[in-house]
Amino acid sequence: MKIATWNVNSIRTRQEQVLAWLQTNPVDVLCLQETKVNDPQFPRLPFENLGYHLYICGQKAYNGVAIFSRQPLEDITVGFAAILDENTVQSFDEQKRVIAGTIDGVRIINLYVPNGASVGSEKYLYKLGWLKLLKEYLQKTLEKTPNLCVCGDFNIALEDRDIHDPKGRENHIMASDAERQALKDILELGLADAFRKFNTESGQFSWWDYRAASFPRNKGWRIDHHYLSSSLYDQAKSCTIDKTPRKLEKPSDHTPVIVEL
DNA sequence: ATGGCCGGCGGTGCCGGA
Repeated sequence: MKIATWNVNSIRTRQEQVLAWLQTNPVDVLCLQETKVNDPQFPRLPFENLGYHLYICGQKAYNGVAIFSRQPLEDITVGFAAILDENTVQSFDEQKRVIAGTIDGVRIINLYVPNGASVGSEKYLYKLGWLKLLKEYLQKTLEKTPNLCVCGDFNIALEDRDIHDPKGRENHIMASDAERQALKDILELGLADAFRKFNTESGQFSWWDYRAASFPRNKGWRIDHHYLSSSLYDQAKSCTIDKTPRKLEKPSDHTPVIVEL
């Protein structure tokens, strides 16, 4: 089973590219982030005509997540409140960043982790609070479903080898100590990075800034991940970054990452 | 040198992204 994750930076703007990619890469499951569209306006038909079942959780202009699956998914849930009580979740479900479903006994959780703006900002504190909630959410999930694939745009580069230039990273959003520690705390629940099972090199990125010709110079960050529970990690056959869509005209700033189980 | 470049929104500038 192949599970891909791709922050498309607007599904309506990227519709044709996603369609073309799926025709060339007929993955079993595609997890999308930053769809940036309300559910009634989501362009469902072209993807359904390709043979995918769509599960979407969006909002106007910002955020939004979706899962496309060749086989129907079971137990679809959106947001943290599907598992955690409302006093714990508070207003964190207002931004649409979490959708999950089950296929062949594998629970797939698709995440769009908050960006955080800049270290120390209000949005940064929101990001850290969101990650704390995510840990509770995943802890409860693991108690029920040990076969877990948590994927998406994490907006965190966990190690210096995941950044083209780690100089000054302590004060850079996506690489500060508190962000990395929050993610490490989550992984200690029993999750491991599928990509690093197969590739230990630096210079392997999933996002490149639109500005300053970052892509042709490979000045990127690896911030899109698949984290697998131990049983799935052992089974994983490959995990690859497909840079092809990033080379197109009007690309997303992220490119797909694919794990094969 | 701390910007550049995008997408969405709503109306031709600004916010958010990372």
